[in-house]
Parts: sequence; C-alpha cells; structure tokens
Amino acid sequence: MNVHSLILTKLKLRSQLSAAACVAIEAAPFTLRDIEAGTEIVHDGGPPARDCQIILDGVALRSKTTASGGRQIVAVELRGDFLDLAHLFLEIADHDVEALTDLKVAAIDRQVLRTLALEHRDLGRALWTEALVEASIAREWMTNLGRRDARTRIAHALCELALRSQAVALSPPDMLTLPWTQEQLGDVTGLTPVHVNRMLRSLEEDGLIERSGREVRILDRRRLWTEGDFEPRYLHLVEILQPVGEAAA
Amino acid sequence: MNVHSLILTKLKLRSQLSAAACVAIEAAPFTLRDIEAGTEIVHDGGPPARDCQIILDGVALRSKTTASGGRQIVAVELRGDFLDLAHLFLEIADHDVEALTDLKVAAIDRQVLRTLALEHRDLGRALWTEALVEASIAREWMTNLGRRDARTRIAHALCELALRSQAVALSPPDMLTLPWTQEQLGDVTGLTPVHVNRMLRSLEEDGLIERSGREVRILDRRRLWTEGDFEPRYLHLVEILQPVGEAAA
DNA sequence: CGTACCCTTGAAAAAAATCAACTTAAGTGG
DNA sequence: CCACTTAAGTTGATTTTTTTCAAGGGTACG
Repeated sequence: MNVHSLILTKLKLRSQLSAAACVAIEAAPFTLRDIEAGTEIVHDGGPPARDCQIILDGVALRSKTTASGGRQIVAVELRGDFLDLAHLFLEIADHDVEALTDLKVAAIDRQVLRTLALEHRDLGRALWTEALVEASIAREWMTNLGRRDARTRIAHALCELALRSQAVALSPPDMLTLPWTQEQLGDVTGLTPVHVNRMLRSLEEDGLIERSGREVRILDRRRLWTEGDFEPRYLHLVEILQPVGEAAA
Repeated sequence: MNVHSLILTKLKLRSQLSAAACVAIEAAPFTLRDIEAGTEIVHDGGPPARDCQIILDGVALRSKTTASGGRQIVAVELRGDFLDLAHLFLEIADHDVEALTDLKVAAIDRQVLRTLALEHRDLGRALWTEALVEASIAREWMTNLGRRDARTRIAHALCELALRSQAVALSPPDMLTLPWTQEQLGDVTGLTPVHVNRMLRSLEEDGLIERSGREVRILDRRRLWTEGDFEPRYLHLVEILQPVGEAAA
C-alpha cells in the first residue's frame, strides 16, 4: 500500500482533513524503514526517537519498569499508530518503546513533524486527535487495571485489541492473532502469566473464545463485550463503529 | 494573582514561550468563574465542556466508572492544570470531570483555544507539552496500578501529589493537605478504603509520614520516594526539580 | 447534643501471586 | 528426519495480598 495514502486513511478515521492538509502530507518526506523485532526504539530516561515513525506493519509496545522489576505495558501500537508521538514535544523519554514484531514504518524527522503539527491547521488537528485518543485509551486502561478483576480485565483487553486490529484491517472480525506470549499479555493487564493462563482457559471454557496456538477467535462478541465491560466509545472510532455497532445494539 | 500571569507561569514551567505567545495569552479572553465543590463539569458520554478552563485554585478529578460500580480516578488536576484539555479535539467525552473542592477557574472558549493551539506556534507547543505530560502521568499511573503493591502505590501517589502541589506553590515542601477522603484516595490507587486506611497507618508506623485529620506531613522524603518507587522524571518538571533534586541526589 | 459521615479495627473470605513440576511446541543441528 | 534444546504453556498446591463484612469510635456541623 502507498505510504501516504495509508497515513491519510488513518488520520481520516478520526479527523477531517482539508485538501491542503492532504497535499502537505503527500509532500512530507517520509522514509520507509524496517525495524527488527526486539529492537529498543526509545529507552526510558534517554532521548526520544530522532524520527517520529508511523507503523505500516507490525506491533510495537510502550512499557515501563518498576524498581522491583515488574513491567507494565502502557500502550500497544498497531498499523497506523505513531511510534513516538508521546515524546514529540518532550526532551527526555519517560518510558521504553520497543518493536514486538518486525516493523515496517514510515519515518519522518521529529523536527519536521513538529513544524507540521504547529503550522498546518488540519494536520495539527489530526495529530492532536491522535494524541488525545491515545490518552483516552490510557484512561480506560487505568480503569481496567485499577477496578476490574482479572477475568474481566483480560476480556476487556481482548475486545480492544480485536476491535482496533479490525479497524485498521489487520484481522478479520473477531479473529485475533496475538503476537505475544501470555507473559506479555500479563504485562498489559497487570497480572502474572500463570493467572493469565487460567483466565484465558476460563474464558475458553465458557465458550467466549477459542484458542489454537496464539490465535484467539472470539466466539461470542456480544457476551465477551459484556463480560469484559467493554464499551468502545473511548476509542473514538466513529466511522469504524457503524458496522460493528449492530452487534452492540 | 493575575490570571494571565499565573497561566504564563504555569506554561513556562515546561515550555519556552516567545514574547508573541505571551502577548497572545495576555490578549486571550479569559473569564473568571467559580465552580462549587461536587459540580459535574463533564459527563462521560456527553459533550465536552463548552469552555476549556484553567484551575486557579482548587482540585478537580477525572474519573471513570465500571459496570460493577467501581470508580477509578484517572487524573487529579491542581492549580494551573487544564480542566478539559483532554477533550479539546474530541466530540464525545470519555470520562467524567468533577470539582473535588470549590474551584476558581479561568475559562476560555473551547473554539478559541483550539484556534490558538493550531495557529500560534509557541502557545501550540505549550499546550502540546501540557497534553503530553498529562499522558506521561497516565503512563506512570498505569504502572502504579498494574505493578506495584498497595503500600508502594499509596506512597507513590503521596509523593506525586506532594511534589506537584509544591511545584505550583500549593503546599510548603513535604506538607500535603488531602482534600479527599480515604475512599477517594482508594479510587486513585485502585484500592478499597479499608485497605487505604491500613496502608496509611503502616506508612505512619514506619515513620514515613505523619497524619492529623486530612493533613499528611512527609517526615522522610528520601525514604518515601524509595518506598514509593518514585522517580519524578515522568512529571517533566525541569525547573522545579532543581531545588528538590538535592534530596534525591 | 444529635446526626451524618468518615475513620479505624478485627475476623473471615476471596482473589491473585508464588512455587514447583510437567507438557507442549518450535526451532536447531546432527 | 530425528533427537535435542529452549521457550512458553499448563496445572496443582500453597502462600500472600487484598477485599469483604461487620462493628465501634471520632469529629465536624447544624
């Protein structure tokens, strides 16, 4: 897929873009780049990434580590998400960013993107929207981590990941390929890998999901949404939600 | 204190402002307003606040509620913080915003602030910085909620609140007046009020803090920072940290 | 001097983590 | 192609942490 059109498609998901903004994006100097799985792109305490990168394919993680060695994944970035928008106007990184899978990204110089964000109305608005939605997701995650029990938490995480993957056409509806281990799913939900395992089994026994290897198929989306206390408003995916909405109605 | 100068002071905490930006802020049409404690300023699922408001005095909370009735406070806003920057470019609110105490705010029309954010380089940068720092705090909270035990979590929350209060000159160093109940502190840390009570006692018994009523005095900041696994980099408070830094050195 | 509302404390129950095997799956190199 | 090796998944038993339940105790405010 054409890089610029992917980016335009993604931004238009949540934000109106004027013709001028489209032209600005089309003209922006993106560089294609491949990043190997496991690469640490940004390190907590170090400088932000020199370029801001948009994921064309693959999955990246943001995470933080506590003194006692616990790791918390604070965001999962999929196709179309920005790799380091979080640090665009900050000078010291406050978390790690790493490639979970091999990544294909479109990179744009940090300084160039800053200038675009500040000088181009529609593009600025689109970037603001991206950042605010990411913050909204963070709020939902705080709620998930602080106030839901283990089973609900995992169900919620699965619902979000499935819907977001679907929104960027990564997975067919209700099918989810988890590129991560149960330990990493625990790092998303604040649980131990052992407990993640038990809860996944529990969801499977109840007929909500089906697993084979690292594939998860959602068997009963409506019920999984209910059990996961999942209400997708926080994703602010206006256009995507219409086709999905029927299931929630 | 002069409204415009408070706002300038706050923004300068984290961001350089040009003379032009200062003029733009001085010229911006702020309205002073009082909001009574307990007022729901924004309701989840409804429209964002018509004005964007900067707190001149008082404390506001952002929170979300789960289906089972659990409440998670997802942000605490102090003097100088924006009341609804989180929804500036979104059309549906994804969480509640409420006045915890009586509030004195400077209000500016949402649309006007949007325009300023998009058209004024330095002001845009300052607002971006505010939003990104709030997102950084959210990431730290996720880590706190997901990967720290109850005692550490509470210690961490106390450290953050004390430092942020101090940064905006709300409290003398190491003195903290909690305007909330232990139940609300539980809503910040994802714990039950009973457990909050026990952990506060535990911190007090260990000589880390001293309580009388809802006042908390930090007796041993260095140790509380250690026990709370608190590393204030995520607050991005460059200027403030210099005087405090000596204690961490 | 009530009367809320919150704080405090103990005891019991529930949830999740930890510990410790064992199994499966996915490479790797002979 | 198979044996070997390693990483991850699974399961049970136990311990720890946190919640829940329940009953008093304080304090501020009308």
